[in-house]
Amino acid sequence: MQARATTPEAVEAKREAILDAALALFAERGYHGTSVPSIAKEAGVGAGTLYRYFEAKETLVNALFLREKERVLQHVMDGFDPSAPPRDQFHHFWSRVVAYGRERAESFRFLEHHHHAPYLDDSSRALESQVRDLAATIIAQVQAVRVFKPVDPQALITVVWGSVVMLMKEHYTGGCPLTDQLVQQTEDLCWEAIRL
Amino acid sequence: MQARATTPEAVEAKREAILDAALALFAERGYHGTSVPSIAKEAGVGAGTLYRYFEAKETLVNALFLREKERVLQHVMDGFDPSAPPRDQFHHFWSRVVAYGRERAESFRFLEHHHHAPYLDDSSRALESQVRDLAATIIAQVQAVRVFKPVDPQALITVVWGSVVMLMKEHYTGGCPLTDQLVQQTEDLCWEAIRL
Amino acid sequence: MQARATTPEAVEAKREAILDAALALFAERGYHGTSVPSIAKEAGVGAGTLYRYFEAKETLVNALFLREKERVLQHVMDGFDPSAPPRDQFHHFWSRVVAYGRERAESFRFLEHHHHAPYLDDSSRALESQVRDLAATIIAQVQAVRVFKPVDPQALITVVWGSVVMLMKEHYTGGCPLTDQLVQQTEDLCWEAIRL
Amino acid sequence: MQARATTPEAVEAKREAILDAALALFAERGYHGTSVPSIAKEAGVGAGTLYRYFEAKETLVNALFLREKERVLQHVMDGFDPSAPPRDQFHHFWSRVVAYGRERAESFRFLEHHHHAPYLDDSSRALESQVRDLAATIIAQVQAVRVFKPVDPQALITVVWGSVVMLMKEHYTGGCPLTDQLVQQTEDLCWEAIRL
DNA sequence: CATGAATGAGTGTTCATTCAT
DNA sequence: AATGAATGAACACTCATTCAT
Repeated sequence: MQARATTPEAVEAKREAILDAALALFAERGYHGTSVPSIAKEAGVGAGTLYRYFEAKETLVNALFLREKERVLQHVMDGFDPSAPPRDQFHHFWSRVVAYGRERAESFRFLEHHHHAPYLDDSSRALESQVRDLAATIIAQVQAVRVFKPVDPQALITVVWGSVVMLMKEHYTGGCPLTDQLVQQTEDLCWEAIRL
Repeated sequence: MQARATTPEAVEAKREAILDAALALFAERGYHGTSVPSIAKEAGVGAGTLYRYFEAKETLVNALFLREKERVLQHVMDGFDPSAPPRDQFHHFWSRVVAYGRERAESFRFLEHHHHAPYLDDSSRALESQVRDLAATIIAQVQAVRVFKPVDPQALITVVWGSVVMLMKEHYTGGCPLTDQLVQQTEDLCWEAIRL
Repeated sequence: MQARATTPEAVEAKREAILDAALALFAERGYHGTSVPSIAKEAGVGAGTLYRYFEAKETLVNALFLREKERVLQHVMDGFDPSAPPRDQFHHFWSRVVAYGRERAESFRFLEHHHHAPYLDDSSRALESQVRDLAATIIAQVQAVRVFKPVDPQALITVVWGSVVMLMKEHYTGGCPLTDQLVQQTEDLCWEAIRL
Repeated sequence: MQARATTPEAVEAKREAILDAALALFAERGYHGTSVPSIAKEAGVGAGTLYRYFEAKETLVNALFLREKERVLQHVMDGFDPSAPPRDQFHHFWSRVVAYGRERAESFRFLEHHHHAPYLDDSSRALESQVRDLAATIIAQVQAVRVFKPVDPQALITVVWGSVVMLMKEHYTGGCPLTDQLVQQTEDLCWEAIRL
């Protein structure tokens, strides 16, 4: 039995525990490969309790997607200096993403694996395009000061984001170790690609 | 009812039909999200028939992985001219990959989604590392003639492959249309990244 | 719907209900001829519930085998007087076995039918040989006091046990009614066979 | 492909081959544990061919039961001398049954295992009671000349038949080796049981 | 006539979800 | 509010039977 401390904090803590458990399992085994009872067990709650916090497995995965997407965004943007030189801004972005992928591997893997999964709902998708729009805006500004090449911002996003994602993916699958040198070289390559 | 043509061609055709059905569904819903009966239905055969061609669901996904991996390799390598200038070679590679991803979207998505999945067997993994080795070899040659930057070949692979994969992924999820201009610009960006 | 009484008694009762249902069906149709859903239905529980109590069909049949084997042993040994004259002891054995076979026909048939079945596990087999050893020990004692014929104890077991089993089998298959006279006469015949 | 020699002999030979295959498999794995294709394979015929000889799996098992029941009867009765002394007749019976159980273990096991199985039809059951009646008649004759005890013939049958069956069963399950001494002693015990 | 590829109902088993406690 | 036993539909897979060849 559990104490019945129904303070908002305790409720939130349990919600987070469930999301944490789900994150670990979804990242490891995927959405369809993870059973709801196993999430409940990992979270240390009863299977029925989970349904007091999330209407269904799908609701849970969407809530998790939102939480993690916001988390990575916050992490990457944290400490971003709008007035710093673009090369420094780019380095900040790159190293923050890599740090996140290293420290919060489950989150990063989960987000990549569940990108545009059919069970994600509109709000999850909305956040995805919101992030993209934000990126496009920032890029346009840097293009305006003739630091980035004057191409479709989407091309720049594709190269940079595709490269970091691939870098981390190879790391997770054990394809190659994520050495500081590799991180550095990939960053430099990308910078060469996008800078004017 | 189905014709019972027992010619090797007919047998092969049915095997291919099952693989095609599996490809469409695995690409759309993933391995665990796809039921064997749904594959059989899509292929227009009985559920039991599938098991005459593949021992188990896992056997099927591995056979499919091998077929598609070989298919994409063949497609990309087709017409490759070892004596052409590196820039032309790169353009050949890029446009062949994009063409494959356009024409055989399911195959491309399936391969990306099932990269290093835990149900892939040794031969599937062997093929994966074989492809990687081939790429590393080619890259090393181009580096030797001082056309690519003298960095870890893995960094070059990461940027180029990460970029095409992201390019196609965005196309599939409807994030942005795959215009000729975007394809062209991304290719150019990548070339800038890797060339000395 | 079912009450959700989580008392140990209620849990045990459901476990027993499943074992009872399995007993009836295994006795009637055999192990391979009985489907798990049919057991669940007979027990009045859902198919999934059965798997909360028994890991697999094989686990269930072994648990049942142990329960019934111990039950018949207990029943036969109940009231056995080690100091009574051998003829009385034999009568006790005989009438207890026949009574068990009458009252618990399904149990008797199940045990005979599943004797040495390939899906029985080590503990089931251990119990079988334990029973045999007990019988051999008792027989040897009676032989020592020159009441049973000085032959291989196995010969005595074979005749006595073979006779009761056949007596009950004929009863079950409707071959002949199990009259008191027949029971009595068969007992006497067996006694004649084994006594010195 | 197979020669199309549709002589009655060839037809009969194929029928027998199927029955032989079924005997081996039913004896080993039981009725429900044996698949029809496995019988066809063992018999060296196509699965469809089997259905030209037997309407269904049930028809096959019944035909097999009749064949084997008649076979054991014939074997036991072969060489029986109606004018021989009863003890010699009994020895003949006993040794013929044991010999059959030794030489045709599959047949013996099949018959015992399928005694009164729910899928046996009326003609199989009719043969069973026919055999019992024959036995009862013979026994009555021997009782008339005051050689067997004047009890219900069923009691005599039960003890004798129950004993041989148990003797063979223990042999098959590896419970104890079927030594000549054990066979001899069991025979003697049974004779003691039934003789006046 | 003989075949074996094809079938789909049925198997043992799992799991998202509910609800009595 | 929290639980976890219970459920039954759905899963991967098998097999008795059919029928085009």
